[in-house]
Amino acid sequence: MLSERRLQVLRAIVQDYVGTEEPVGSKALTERHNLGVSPATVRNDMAALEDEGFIAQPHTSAGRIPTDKGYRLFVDKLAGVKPMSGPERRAIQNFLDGAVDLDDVVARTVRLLAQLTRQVAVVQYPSLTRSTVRHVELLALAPARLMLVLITDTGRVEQRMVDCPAPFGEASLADLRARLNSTVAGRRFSDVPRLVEDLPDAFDVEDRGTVSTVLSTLLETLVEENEERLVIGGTANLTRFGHDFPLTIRPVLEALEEHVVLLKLLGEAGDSGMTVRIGHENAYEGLNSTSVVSVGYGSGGEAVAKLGVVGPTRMDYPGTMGAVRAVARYVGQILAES
Amino acid sequence: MLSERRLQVLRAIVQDYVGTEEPVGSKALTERHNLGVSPATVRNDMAALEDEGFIAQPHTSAGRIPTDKGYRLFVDKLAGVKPMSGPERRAIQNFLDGAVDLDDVVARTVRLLAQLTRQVAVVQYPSLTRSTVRHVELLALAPARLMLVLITDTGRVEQRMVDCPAPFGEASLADLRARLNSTVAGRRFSDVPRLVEDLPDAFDVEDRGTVSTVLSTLLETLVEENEERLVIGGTANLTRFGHDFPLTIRPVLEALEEHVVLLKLLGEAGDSGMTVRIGHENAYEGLNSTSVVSVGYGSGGEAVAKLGVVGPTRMDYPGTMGAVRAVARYVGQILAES
DNA sequence: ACCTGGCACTCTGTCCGTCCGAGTGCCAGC
DNA sequence: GCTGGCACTCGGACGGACAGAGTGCCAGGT
Repeated sequence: MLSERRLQVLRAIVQDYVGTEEPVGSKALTERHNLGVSPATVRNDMAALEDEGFIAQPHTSAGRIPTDKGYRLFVDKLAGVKPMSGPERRAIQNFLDGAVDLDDVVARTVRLLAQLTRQVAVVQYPSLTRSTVRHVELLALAPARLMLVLITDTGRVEQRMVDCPAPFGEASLADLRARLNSTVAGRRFSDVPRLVEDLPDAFDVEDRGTVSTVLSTLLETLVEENEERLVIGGTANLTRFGHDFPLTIRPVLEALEEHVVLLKLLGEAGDSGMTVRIGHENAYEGLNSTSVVSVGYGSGGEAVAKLGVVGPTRMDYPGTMGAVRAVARYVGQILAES
Repeated sequence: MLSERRLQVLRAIVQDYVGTEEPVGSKALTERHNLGVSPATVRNDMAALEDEGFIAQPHTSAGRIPTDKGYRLFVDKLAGVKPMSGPERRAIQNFLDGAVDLDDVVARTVRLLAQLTRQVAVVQYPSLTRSTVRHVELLALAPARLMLVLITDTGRVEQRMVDCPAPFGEASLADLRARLNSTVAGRRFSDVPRLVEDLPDAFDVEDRGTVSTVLSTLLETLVEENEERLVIGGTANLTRFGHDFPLTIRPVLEALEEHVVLLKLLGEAGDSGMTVRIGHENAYEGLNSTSVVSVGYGSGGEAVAKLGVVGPTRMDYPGTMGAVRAVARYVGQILAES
């Protein structure tokens, strides 16, 4: 196991490298951090850290830079999450409070995250599958043609046409509407299939066909996950990426356009708590030189979607994690209120 | 006025520069294009072209590169629009034909444009203001609460709640629905206000309040232009921009995120025919080193929105214009069919 | 056992001088 | 009005010298 001081050396290396973007040597380290030992000692520690694969030197006789493994250790053991300052928190809240609807909330969130972290921000629209039903409306367009409108707790509205196998009376319609709402309102989407299972039994035989049709349309709407939209912002921050431009930035831009890839990435991240994927830990090759910090957010304690940032592995992890967590928290509040 | 040969020299310079991305000199010109004159003559012509501001030399004793003014002349007088080849046309059609709904059409269009031109593609969602009404549906949610659903010819669906000042009978509702549809179905949004003006007069006094409320909600929906969404793709192509990276690319990425700016830009472009804005002709500063090629597209002959590409001023204008025009044409067809 | 100072070594980045080639402008001649 | 020739100017490439940073290792001190 690494001694306490070696861990401190690693921490110092990560911090300096993130700040200066240049390989850091033993002398500079002892000058900027009071480790209480001489450069020579630090050199020995660095050699050990290099043996273990936590740091590497780009060329002989250059300083060291952290490896993905080094960042991993830093994030897991050496760095906490830097909480936002009071003014920052207020600014976040003010900015998000101005939102007028769901689209606006998402748009503002993306901007905010990008600005706070000075990196690329990714926000997933609240997904249907995990949210809850606020209201179901059922309307007769014609004797045998209904319109089903579903309103979610996050403010999304989905609509479907339903062609009934048989004409459906006004009384039956009102009945179904009332029963539906009392059964599913406030429930999670995932629970709905179970809850409505027995509903047709309460109706006359001639109406059951229609009721079943309506219900299956409703279930279809619920699972329609292809609506998983994603909004991205702050791509201009990619220009601060590193020195060797086109090569680094291109695959990242490509990855960002592949929403499917990003959704998968976010999906793989842990459901609760914050997830940090560093460099090669990202399955997608184009993002091998980036780190992704993501976290779920939602209206209650329940996460309904994810948001996060994509940046160079050389990023300020504590600060980024703090910003991501804070934003997720406030977005959750906003969604709960509306 | 410039002689015919000088124009040819300019054309040759533009073509070579676009191809090689390097300043082009007199000797290279005579070798690659058979102008029938010697380098010395070309030099004189180039000096004249430089005096007129069509070309410039980055440094003394380097070749010449076209200025914005030079490209302008090239586009206006010297180059046509390069039509797509047969296979290309078929590929476009195949690719777009696979689309399942409006979102998909737009998404595919963006990808397609970006691939064809190897530049950044911008597609505006069919805007409400210029499209036509396919159908208006009016539903009673409660005695004094209606839902208004508007379906456009481009497949968009908009919905609004309407709180009536007074209860509204089923018969009146059916009447209003029928009258509304016969009045506005198939009409352009911009004509609707005029068309529905006299509609309340046909109803009983007690219903007029509600009818007016419904109509004003409808008109609100029509003018709600903030829905002007924009989709962007192919940003990875920015990496092929030029040599001096971060500085050139950053403002462009920033501009691309400012959808408002882009919408304005597209809006300013001429309504009919293709518009090419070169370099400083773009009002927005961040796009001063880019050219924007845009064109309207729509379901009939009528343009309902715009699409285009953003690329370096040093772009293949004939090819780009050809691709943009072809894509716009096919998207129009698809929209008309659906 | 561990830290430290010293020393030799190895790179990289930079500066500078040189050189070559491409390109130009101009001029005299056809 | 075109052409060939000529002198001139730069920018980019090449190469050597140099300084600086950083390393590894070792012998000595606590």
